[in-house]
Amino acid sequence: MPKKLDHEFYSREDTVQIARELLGKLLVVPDEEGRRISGMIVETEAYMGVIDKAAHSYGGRRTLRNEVSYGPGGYVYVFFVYGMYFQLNFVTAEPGQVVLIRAIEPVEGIEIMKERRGPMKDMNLTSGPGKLCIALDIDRSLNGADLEGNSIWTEEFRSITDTDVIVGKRVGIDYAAEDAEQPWRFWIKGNPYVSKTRVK
DNA sequence: CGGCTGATCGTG
DNA sequence: ACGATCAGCCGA
Repeated sequence: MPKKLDHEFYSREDTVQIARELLGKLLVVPDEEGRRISGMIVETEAYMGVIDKAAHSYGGRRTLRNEVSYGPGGYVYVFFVYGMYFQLNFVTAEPGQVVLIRAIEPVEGIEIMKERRGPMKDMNLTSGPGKLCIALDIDRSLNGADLEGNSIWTEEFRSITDTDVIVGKRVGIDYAAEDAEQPWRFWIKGNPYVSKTRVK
């Protein structure tokens, strides 16, 4: 079994670079019976903390909800939005900075993902930040989880070259003014599991 | 297939 | 009030 990406990986200074490097890594969340449920990360976004108008920690805003994002790198930040969805983030070293996992390509446990998501095409199982949390059973109980622990982790999987990476604007943050234009979203070129972005 | 809308609730 | 969203419905 491949080695887990460790705290050192997540504790480097450049959160944007970490978001880029997470493409092609395997995200694993074992189920209650210990079976591996996993997917390859195909889309990420960097949130740059206190200087980023789109970030929960913009301006140093610190609440019970976003507390974990101020902690050390290599931990999970899960939050609840729109009254019904969770979103998965990995904390990096700088205060309030995180990488949002926006989409994965199912690899192991696809039948279990289908049970959780209901009847639908494979392409739709995990192609969005809220969808993948349902498919992997990620909720508030994983907030603050250690990525070196046994409840959720990341592994080396595929090597993604720069020619296979597209860089663009982040999604769903129109309120962030000029920071909505920052090129802090990364995805794998042509991968069908990348989220369908509805522009406005 | 693109656009619109209702669902639903913790946080501030 | 209002989201780092999604599914279902509508009309074309």
